Amino acid sequence: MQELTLRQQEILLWIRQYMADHGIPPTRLALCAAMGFRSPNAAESHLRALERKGAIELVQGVSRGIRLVEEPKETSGLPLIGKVAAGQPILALAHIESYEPIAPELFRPVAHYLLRVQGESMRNAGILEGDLVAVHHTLIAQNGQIVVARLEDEVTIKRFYRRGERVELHPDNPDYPVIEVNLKKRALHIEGVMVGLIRA
Amino acid sequence: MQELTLRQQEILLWIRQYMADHGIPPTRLALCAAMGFRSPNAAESHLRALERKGAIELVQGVSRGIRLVEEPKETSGLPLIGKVAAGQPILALAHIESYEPIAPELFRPVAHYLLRVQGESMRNAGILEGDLVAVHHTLIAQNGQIVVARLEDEVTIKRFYRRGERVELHPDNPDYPVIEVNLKKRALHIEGVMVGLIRA
DNA sequence: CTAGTAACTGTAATTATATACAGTTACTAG
DNA sequence: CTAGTAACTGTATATAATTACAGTTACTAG
Repeated sequence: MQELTLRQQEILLWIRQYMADHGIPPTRLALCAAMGFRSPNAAESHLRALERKGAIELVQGVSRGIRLVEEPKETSGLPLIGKVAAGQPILALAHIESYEPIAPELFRPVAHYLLRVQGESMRNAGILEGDLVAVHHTLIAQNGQIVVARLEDEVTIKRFYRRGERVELHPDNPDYPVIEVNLKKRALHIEGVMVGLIRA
Repeated sequence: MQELTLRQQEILLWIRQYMADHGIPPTRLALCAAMGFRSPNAAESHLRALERKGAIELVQGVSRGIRLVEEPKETSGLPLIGKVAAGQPILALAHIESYEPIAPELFRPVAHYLLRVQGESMRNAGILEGDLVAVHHTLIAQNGQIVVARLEDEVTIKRFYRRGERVELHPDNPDYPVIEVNLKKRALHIEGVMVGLIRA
């Protein structure tokens, strides 16, 4: 879609609103009334311009024959991240196993993706192997929060504690060791914080 | 919405399809062409009938002024059950705290409702206080399954074991006691089996 | 300076659409 | 038997809506 002028944006926005309100596209005359045009041709040429730029489609000879051209819409739902390959960003398309029909707003703050839990290291926090952890993508974490961290290409879910340049990643399971990281010596990236959990 | 005749259902279905295909409601003439009517009045009176029965709304004087009346849709979420009052069925309207935007099909078998967990009796199964347990409504449970059971007006989530007329409800937490029930002496109802869990 | 484009006014004509009125046929409940 | 209703045909007409044509004004890039 080509770039729209301000006026054209305004008109496209109004068309969207009209369709949401009425359930049908507007007529040229309705557009005139709304925008203050005194000539139906003003509406017509705006629509033609919007069509030329790919924002809408016009069906000729048909009343209200205006079709919104869908933007490449984000698939509604949350992407489920499977195995994360070394050296690649966690949200890379290649890692997306599927989209789960769960509203991101179900969680506070909103979830950006789901990550499948491997291992029992967070068992005592009620996080079991195979669970899907909802993650809010952020680079900063508070002490005590459960985070998704990447330590030298390995992605792990642990409780986060930081004192200066020393970070401790605590499992919630006495059978697993605490991971100590000196930020100067090893690369540690916070990929997000846990905001929820789904067991299906 | 009143009950529709077969023909009316057929027409309503066609209107839905037309709107999905074209993005706009049909005209009377389009309906005629599709259904084989030779008179536009046939279309008109069908539309009037559909309006009378509450299936659609007609906006008079407006071309394509047909609006679908949305069914009170249940497909778009799961009811969250809060506190369950004594003596009332668990799925009573009065117990529904809210609808959560989660697809029932996310779980296998499908979830019918969510129940908020109280207490820590299932801690070792990764079920914590405040979690939402997704429940499939059924009256039969297998040994070892986690069930929602009603024992003399109290609703509880436990692991189910049955031997003849003796039922044991096991917590997954050594700090809680096993509940033993003799079906002849006390009323026990299975309200459903756990099929998933959500922590928001 | 000039051509091109956005953003309009104003008029008119054609076609698309809704909708009224007058019937017909078949079925169904009282 | 009869009134009511579903499901149509057939005709007619007013109005809703698209769309062509002829202009005007202001801005912008070469």
